[in-house]
Amino acid sequence: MLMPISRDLRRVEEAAAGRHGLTMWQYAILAVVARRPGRNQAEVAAALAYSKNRIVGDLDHLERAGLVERRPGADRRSNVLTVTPAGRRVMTAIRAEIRHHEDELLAKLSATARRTFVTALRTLDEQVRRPSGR
Amino acid sequence: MLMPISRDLRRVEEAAAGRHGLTMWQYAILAVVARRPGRNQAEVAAALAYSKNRIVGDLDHLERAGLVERRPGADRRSNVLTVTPAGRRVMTAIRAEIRHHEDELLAKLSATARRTFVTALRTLDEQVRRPSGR
DNA sequence: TATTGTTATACTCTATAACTATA
DNA sequence: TATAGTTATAGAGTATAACAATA
Repeated sequence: MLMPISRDLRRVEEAAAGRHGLTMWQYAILAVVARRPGRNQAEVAAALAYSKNRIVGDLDHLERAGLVERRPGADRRSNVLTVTPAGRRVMTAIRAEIRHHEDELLAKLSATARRTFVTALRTLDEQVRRPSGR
Repeated sequence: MLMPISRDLRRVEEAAAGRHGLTMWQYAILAVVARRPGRNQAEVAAALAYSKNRIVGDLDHLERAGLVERRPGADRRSNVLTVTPAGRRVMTAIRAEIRHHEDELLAKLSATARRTFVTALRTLDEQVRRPSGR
């Protein structure tokens, strides 16, 4: 059951990001950089379980669109990433559209069911992220 | 959060199916045919939100492995699909492995949280499958 | 020597279109 | 003509390997 739900959310994310000229991955990168400015490319890629190769082209796009900035870091091999004000606005707008759809989707659940559901998701997500014991 | 969890389950499914010489999609097809024998290829593909083109090669594989049978239907354009006893055994074995992992994953949740979670999933899955209102 | 970012290459998965045989 | 199954082709997405600059 999880896969159709996940696919639906992915589709909505892709559409919301697309309305602002981004792919789903580019939006995800934008969101991570907004939340944790100052990281380098490899760190952002790792946070998303993404690829350090593919993030290059996405950052090219984000930079050309004036949403993210790359600057050389203290270790001059790495790029320090930050979002521009425009980038933050776009990120917020896309996030709002996604959250609106999530609210619609969760509307059929009671308040308590919804809370339990989200808590359970958090537990499972955490468990999946730590590959210990497996 | 949903996407990492979904990805984890997908990875486990792929591995479990792989140990029996199948892909995840081939296992999914096998499971649908086992549950609803007598359907044709297009119907099975639709039930999985899969492709009527790609199911051809998968059924070739399943048939060569002696797990599924294609027979001409009343309408002789279509193939009636059934599982062989061997197919049912393989399907059951893969399903057991997947369920074992699901149980492990859900182990951290209390019994009531788990029940609420699964119920919520069912509600959301149903909602996602009917494209009404969107 | 190892690491960051980058680029090039190949491979897998998926979607689209065309063909056949039946209806 | 329309549909089920099949096949061929092209495209997107992804992974792997090699490179330059820096440590």
